[in-house]
Amino acid sequence: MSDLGAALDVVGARWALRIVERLLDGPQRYGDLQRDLGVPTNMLATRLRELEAAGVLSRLPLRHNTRAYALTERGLALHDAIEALGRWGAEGT
Amino acid sequence: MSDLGAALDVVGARWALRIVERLLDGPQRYGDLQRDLGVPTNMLATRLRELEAAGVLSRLPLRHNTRAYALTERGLALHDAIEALGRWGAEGT
DNA sequence: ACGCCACACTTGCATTTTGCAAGTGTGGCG
DNA sequence: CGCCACACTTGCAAAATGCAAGTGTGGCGT
Repeated sequence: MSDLGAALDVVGARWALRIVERLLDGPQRYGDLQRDLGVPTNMLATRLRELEAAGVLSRLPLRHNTRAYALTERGLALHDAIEALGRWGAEGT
Repeated sequence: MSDLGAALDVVGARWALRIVERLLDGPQRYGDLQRDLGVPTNMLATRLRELEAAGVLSRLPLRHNTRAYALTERGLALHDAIEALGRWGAEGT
């Protein structure tokens, strides 16, 4: 499979890149992502599980039953690709 | 909507970026794309229609009932984003 | 001690997207 | 005139996505 195909297998799902983009601003909690992105809660849960399994992000426990999601090194490496896509989207009028 | 969101609304569908990547090598015919990518024919037809409508590619008629698909300026501008994503995918072991 | 609330999910079901397989139309060529 | 390559379309099954409501857990106020 091509390199692009490999990338899309990990972050090609509907909300994956939007979640990662949000996390580029620093660790976020579940509820924050949900409100900021307007993503359905079951999709958010599923994507977070997959992205964690793929090594893109990690959970870091905060107080009691709250935690935050933070990008790993591999997740941060998506910065360039997301920025490039964002620039392209911005050019589209 | 964010710039990334705008981009994904256009090229976020399953085969869209893979099709565009293939077209970065120059204009291709329907059958070529189908064979090279292994994309289902109805999906290919749908994506090509959408990408044309979005101004990413254009049909150019060849002989009789054959035509080729070529990137427009806007399609070519995806080069950086695709390359960045490809690099990221390649780094994933 | 008890109830209540915030938070992070899960569950059940409708809708949309994707995929597979087979069929359609059109023009050129022998 | 029949046949073939090419570019699709169509019908239906499977998977992903979305909506709404429910679950569990820990802290905090009373």
